[in-house]
Amino acid sequence: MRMSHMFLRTLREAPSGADSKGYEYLVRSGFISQLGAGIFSLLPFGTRSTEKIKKILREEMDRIGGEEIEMPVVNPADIWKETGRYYSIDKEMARFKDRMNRDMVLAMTNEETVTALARTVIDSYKKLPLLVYQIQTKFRDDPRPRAGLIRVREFTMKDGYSFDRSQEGLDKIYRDNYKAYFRIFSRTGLPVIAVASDTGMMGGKVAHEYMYLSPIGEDTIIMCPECGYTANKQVATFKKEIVKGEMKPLEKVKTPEAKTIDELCAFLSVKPSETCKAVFMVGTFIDEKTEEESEKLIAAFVRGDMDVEEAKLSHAVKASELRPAHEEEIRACGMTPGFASAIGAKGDFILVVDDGVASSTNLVAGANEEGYHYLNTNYGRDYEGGIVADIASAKAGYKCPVCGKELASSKGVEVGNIFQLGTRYSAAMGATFQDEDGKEKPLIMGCYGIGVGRLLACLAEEYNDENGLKLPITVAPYQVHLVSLVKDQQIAEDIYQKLLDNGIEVLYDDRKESPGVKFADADLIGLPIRITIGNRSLKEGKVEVKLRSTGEVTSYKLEDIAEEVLQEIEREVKEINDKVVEKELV
RNA sequence: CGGGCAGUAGCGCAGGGGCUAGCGCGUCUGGUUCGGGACCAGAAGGCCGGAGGUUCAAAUCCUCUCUGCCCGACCA
Repeated sequence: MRMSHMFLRTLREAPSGADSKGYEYLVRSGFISQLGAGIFSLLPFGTRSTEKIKKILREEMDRIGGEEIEMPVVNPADIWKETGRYYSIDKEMARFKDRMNRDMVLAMTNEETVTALARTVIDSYKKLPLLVYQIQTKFRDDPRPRAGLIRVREFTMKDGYSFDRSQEGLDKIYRDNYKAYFRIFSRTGLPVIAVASDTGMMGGKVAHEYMYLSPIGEDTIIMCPECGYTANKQVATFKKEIVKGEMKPLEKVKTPEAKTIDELCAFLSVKPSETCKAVFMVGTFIDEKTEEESEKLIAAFVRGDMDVEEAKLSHAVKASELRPAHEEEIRACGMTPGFASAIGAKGDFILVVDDGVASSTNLVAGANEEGYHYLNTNYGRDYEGGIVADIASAKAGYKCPVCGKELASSKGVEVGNIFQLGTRYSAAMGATFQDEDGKEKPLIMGCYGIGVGRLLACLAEEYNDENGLKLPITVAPYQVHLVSLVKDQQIAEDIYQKLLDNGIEVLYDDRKESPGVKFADADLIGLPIRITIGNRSLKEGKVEVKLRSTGEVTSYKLEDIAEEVLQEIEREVKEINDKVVEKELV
C-alpha cells in the first residue's frame, strides 16, 4: 500500500481523554476512530490487524472441529422471551419494534439464536458433538463505556457454541476450547492466564475467564504465587481462620457511638475477627414461571475482618439483582442499622450467614437496639436458619484455599471466556435430540467467547514504547514499512514491486515528506520490519533494515533485500509460534 | 443512574459582556531544503454543541437541553 493515498491521518498529539498508551497509539497511528461513547470505526490499519486476529481465530476453532456460521444481529424477541432473558436482562440489551409492531432485540450474545438453530438442525445423538462459531458484531448498551477499545458498546466477538449429549462430552469439548484459547492468545502474542470465574448472566456452572494482567484492567484476580490457584475475585475463595472455643453465655453490653467495626473494636478491646458484621441488600427475584419481579431484603453476615462479596451473595440467594437496602427496609424487619444482628429479627427477609461466621464462636454482634451489642453470639444457638454459604470477599494477604500460603491480587482485562451452559437454554427452548435409548433429551451446551477489538486493545497495551506501537508480526497490519528518503523514486518503486512479488505485505511511504516525519510515523505505526532507502547506504548499493522490536539495524545489498526480508519474517513468525502455549485444563 | 469536568478551525488548546474570535500543529499555493516531526512567502478554513432568555451589545451572563471524558454504581 502506498501511504500517499491511504485513508489515514496520523496525529502528533494524544487525543483528549486518552488514559492509556495503547489507546493513545491506536488513535494516533490511525487504527481506530471514535464516533460516540463506546462506538468506534476501524480504519485500514485497525481492519487489517483485526483480520489477522480473525484468521488465527478461524484456524484454531477449525482445528478443534468448529464450523463457522453467521447468525443475525437482529432477533425477534420471542426466542429471548422463551429463555426469560428478555425480562432478566435490563437496559443493556437494545430493543425496538419493527414496522409491524413486533418486539425485536439486538442480540448481545447468541445463545438463544443458536439454540433456535439447533432445534431445527440437530435431531440425533449420532451427529453429536457439534461446535459452531461466528465472528460477529455485538451491541451491548453498557452504562459506562471507557478506556478506548477495552470497554465499548459495539464490538466484534468470536462466539462459539457446543452441543453434546452428555456432561462427559461437554467436559471434553470444553477442554478443547480451553486449550485452543491458549493457542489463540499466544499466537497473537498476548500473555493471558485462565481463571475460574463467575457465570453472570450466562447461567451455568463451570466457567473460566482469560485475563490479560494489566493495571488498566477492571477485574480483580486473586492468585496464589505458591501453588498457582487463580480465580476472579467474584468467586475466589480463601482459607478462613476460625476462632473456636467454648460457647459462652450471651451478654448484652452498652456500646454508645460504636456504629462501625473499628469503633466497636476500640471500645470493647476486641479484634475485628471476633465480631460479626451485617450488610443489608435488597435483591430482585424473578419468578421463572410467571416472570414477575419481586424484591426482598437480604441480611448478610460476615465476620468483622471480612467484606461481603456481592457476586457470591447474589448467587447464594439466586437474586437477579442486588442494591443496597434503605434504612426503613432494615427497620421493618426488626433490625437496627449500626447495631444489627439476626437475633430478634422478624418479618420477611433472607438470612445469609457466611460460613466463617457460622463456624466461629462467641462473636460480638449488634443487639438491634441503639447503643447496644451482644457479646458471645453463636449461630445455631442464638439464631439459626437461613442460608450458610461463603459470601466473603477474597483479598491479597488472605490464605490460599488450596495450599494455605498468602494470596496476591492483580488487575486484569477479560479477553475471553468459556462457560459450561448445560441445559439452561436447550431445556427452556426445547432443543432436544433423540438419544441412543430412543428418548428425547435436551442438548448439553457450552459457549466460548473472545472479544476481537478488546484483544487488539490489549495487544496495543502490551506492545508499545515511547515512540509508538510495536505489534507482533502475526497481528501487525503490514509486515514491512518501506521508507524512501531519496529523490529518485525508481529505486524504491523497484524494491516495492520486488517485495510485493514475493508475497510480502508492504506499506510503502512514497509521500513527499521530510525524513523526520517519515521516521516518526514509522515508529508510531510500528510495523515489525522497516526498510530505509537512503543515500547513506545506497552509495554502497545497500539498504537498511531496522527491526521495531529490538531496534537492531542491518544493511543488505539491494539485490538480496527480498530474500533477507522473507527470512526475517519467517524468523519473527517462528519466534511467536515457538512460544505457542499448549495448556490443558486440569 | 449519582458526583465532577469539558464542548471554540481537521487535531490539541487560549479567550470569560464591547467593535474583524485567536495560538500551535495540520491543510492548500509558490520557492528553498532532504537520514529523525525543515525553512521562507502567501492562502483557505469557525452560525464558539443546540434552544430559549437577560442586554444597546452574548463565544462570554442565566435557564433548559444534547454530546463527550473522568470517578462511582454497573458491566462480557
